[in-house]
Amino acid sequence: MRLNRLTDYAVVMLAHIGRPGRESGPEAGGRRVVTAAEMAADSGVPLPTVAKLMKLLAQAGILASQRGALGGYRLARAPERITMAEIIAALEGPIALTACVDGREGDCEVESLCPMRGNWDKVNRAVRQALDAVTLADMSLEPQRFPPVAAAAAARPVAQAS
Amino acid sequence: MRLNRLTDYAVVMLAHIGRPGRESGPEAGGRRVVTAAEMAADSGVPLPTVAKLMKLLAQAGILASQRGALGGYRLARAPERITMAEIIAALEGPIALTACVDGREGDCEVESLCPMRGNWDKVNRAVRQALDAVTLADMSLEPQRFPPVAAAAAARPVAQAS
DNA sequence: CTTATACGGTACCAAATTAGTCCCCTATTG
DNA sequence: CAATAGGGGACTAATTTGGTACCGTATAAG
Ligand code: SF4
Ligand code: SF4
Repeated sequence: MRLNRLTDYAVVMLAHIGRPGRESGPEAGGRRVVTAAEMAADSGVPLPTVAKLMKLLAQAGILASQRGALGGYRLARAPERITMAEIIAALEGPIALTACVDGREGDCEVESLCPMRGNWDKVNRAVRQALDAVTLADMSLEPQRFPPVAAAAAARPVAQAS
Repeated sequence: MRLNRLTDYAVVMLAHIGRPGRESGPEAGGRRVVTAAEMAADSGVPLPTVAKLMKLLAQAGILASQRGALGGYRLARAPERITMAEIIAALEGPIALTACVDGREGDCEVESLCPMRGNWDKVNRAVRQALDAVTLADMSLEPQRFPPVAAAAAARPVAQAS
């Protein structure tokens, strides 16, 4: 139930690209263009790995690439229109918790005598919906200042806790 | 985004245990007791592997074990009160899509300069809720004969759904 | 009390997957 | 033409996963 580290990195980077650039240059109208090298420098992830990720994201239609000098990547769409499900699917293949969902049969060697073939679809669908409901824009927001456990602690009388 | 094969098997077996036994013996009142060897035979999964799974599930309090002759496993609770989230957590550890959720910090080496630490929690929570909403009882039902889209059609008054 | 049954725990190994690297090609700018 | 920057694919090392083996302990039957 843990997703690949690369997928995690990809989301971090996409959020980074999607975030409005510090410098308000001529790119104001369109979306920001960032090179793989920049991403590597900003994120600490090694360049070859970043490059690999970007390629995959571009193939999936999440990033638009521009080759040649002055080239780079930019979001293919507004961050509000890119979902987590999409990103994950781009990097890890279709969201399928088990081998027998998605209609694809024959992947599981015991599926003929398995009395539950169809039931996983419920879970799968629930998860996919959850992942569809979160967009890249949601991930670009400033992280909430209060960690989960501190919810109660933050309500202490001394703290002015919203 | 794929869960372990073992987790899949575990759910299949749990559903199998939870299903009302063909033979209505003295166990009618309590829950059915099944040995690891039986499970292995029924499922095709090799015995040592089954045993390992059962152990884990017993430790997690999902199965109750009875040692000695005539021993075996049975569900610790009614299938309606066992959630997918619980089963998955028992076998794969707490549900945490990335290294920086659940409050556990320091697992990710770049989390200090990652501008999104808290945001994954949203996704994580969404997934966990989705998994909490499905119980073992839901997984024990006969797989629906109709593919997902037929959900509305299945509610027709005319069909007595057999 | 002895024996057969069946779970409990741990250590271990092999296969599969993942993360990361390398190298060369193609496109674009100037 | 030279410099930049992505595209593609093969390759390797590290980690995780799936599966096995062995020995100990509890319990019921006889
Ligand atoms: S057929 Fe059964 S064992 Fe195979 S993937 Fe589906 S649920 Fe799992
Ligand atoms: S801190 Fe950032 S990079 Fe690290 S696990 Fe969390 S989201 Fe991913």
